[in-house]
Amino acid sequence: MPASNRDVLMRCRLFRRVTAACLDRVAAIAVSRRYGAGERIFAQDDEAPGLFVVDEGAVRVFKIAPSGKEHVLHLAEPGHTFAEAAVMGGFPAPAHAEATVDTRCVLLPAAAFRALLDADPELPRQLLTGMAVWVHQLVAHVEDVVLHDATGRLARYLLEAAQDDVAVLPARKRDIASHLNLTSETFSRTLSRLVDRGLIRREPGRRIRLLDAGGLGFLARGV
Amino acid sequence: MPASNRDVLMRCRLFRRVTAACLDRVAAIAVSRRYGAGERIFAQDDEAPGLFVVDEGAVRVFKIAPSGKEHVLHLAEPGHTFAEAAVMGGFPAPAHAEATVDTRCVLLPAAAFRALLDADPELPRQLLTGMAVWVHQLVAHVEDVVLHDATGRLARYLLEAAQDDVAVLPARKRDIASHLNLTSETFSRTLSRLVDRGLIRREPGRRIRLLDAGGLGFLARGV
DNA sequence: CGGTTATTTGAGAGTCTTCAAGCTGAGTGG
DNA sequence: CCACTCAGCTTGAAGACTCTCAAATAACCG
Repeated sequence: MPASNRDVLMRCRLFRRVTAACLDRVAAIAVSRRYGAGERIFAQDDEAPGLFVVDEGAVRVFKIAPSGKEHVLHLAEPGHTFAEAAVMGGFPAPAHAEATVDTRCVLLPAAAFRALLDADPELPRQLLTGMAVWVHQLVAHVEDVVLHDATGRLARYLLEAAQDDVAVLPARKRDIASHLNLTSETFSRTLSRLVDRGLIRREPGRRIRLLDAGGLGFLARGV
Repeated sequence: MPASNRDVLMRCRLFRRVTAACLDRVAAIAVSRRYGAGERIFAQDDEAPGLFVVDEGAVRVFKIAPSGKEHVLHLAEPGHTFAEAAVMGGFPAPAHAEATVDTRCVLLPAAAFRALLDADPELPRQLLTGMAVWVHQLVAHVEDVVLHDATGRLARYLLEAAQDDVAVLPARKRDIASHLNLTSETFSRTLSRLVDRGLIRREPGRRIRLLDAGGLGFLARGV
């Protein structure tokens, strides 16, 4: 059962610190959108339709190189936003977006949202810290891709994705591999190696149980 | 001759769209800072002293992996800002910052700047688009590092750095190499290959002349 | 000019990718 | 209920690109 638009906003980092009154004004322009698994949400260089907040499901935001290679910039899960920068900056979408499973999003249409930013003196101040957090995450992503090897990247990903020592993969393995800048083959092999070492166990339905979070932590730090 | 603090702010992307009155209030809290070549500006995990705008010189913002490997996140040249996200988000500096040459910066001290953000209703709105631009650049950087090979990354860098077909390297080659996620050896070899192909020419004093910008463009796009 | 640091160049090794083939598993229709 | 099919996943072998280590050369600074 999907949550109310306002609840979805309240749960996401970007809007968490926004005051109640302010949040009401944002919720007033929100619309709900549903996408089937594999459905395209917008394409690179399109005008961004607005700011999306994921309620249920998952969205992959990805670029395609001239060589044909894909890179998944962001696997947006419930509570995450995407297309924020394009909407606020007013530039076209820098990447493609596609639902990886059946997905519901809250959409804040670009024009209405920008109007709200201009009309409401409080909102920009609150969002600024939200954007700073997003920059922070991007920097962490750069750092991860650049400073760690395949094993370290995978270990870190599993640790971040896990709840109670179980990580549920929000998309196909090849998409997650791409997000970590790996091929699906390398992803698969690296996963097998972690199983052999007794650090994780595969379970049915895209689930992975973490058997030794401490050991994974060492790998994630590059030891 | 260094520019006035206000002029420096006006020239940088973050503050370009800020209204004159607003800019005056920002300039009022600005202080000037000088650093010698190689001098540390702040360290990772320090509290960020404030928002820096480079006036003259260049600053390398970098992370160090547990393995000892460095990655230069950002080579900030005149007109660029750094530590924005840390200041706005209120978290500690996510990276080290060091002047690569004698450098002058304009510093907006963190506490005063945050106070200004709260007091001035206009400022956050203007900065929000500035932050969106910064996110955009980070995404481009991720894309570049991940989707292109050494030759492509170098070609793109040279094209972006060039003015009138001459690129002046703002730092040691090893720092630029690190920014492109290359070792200095690979950087050197790749540069030599471009010289052999007749695309560029080395000139004295960290200068590189672009002989065939079109050809470099093809390489940058991964052809 | 001498000492130091940065860059270039060479040889070899590693990690990851590519290409190719078999496997698995969920959904479909007989 | 069971093939069948198709996409995704796994596994193997070969190769490419970049890195590491080592040494020579070049640039810089006092």
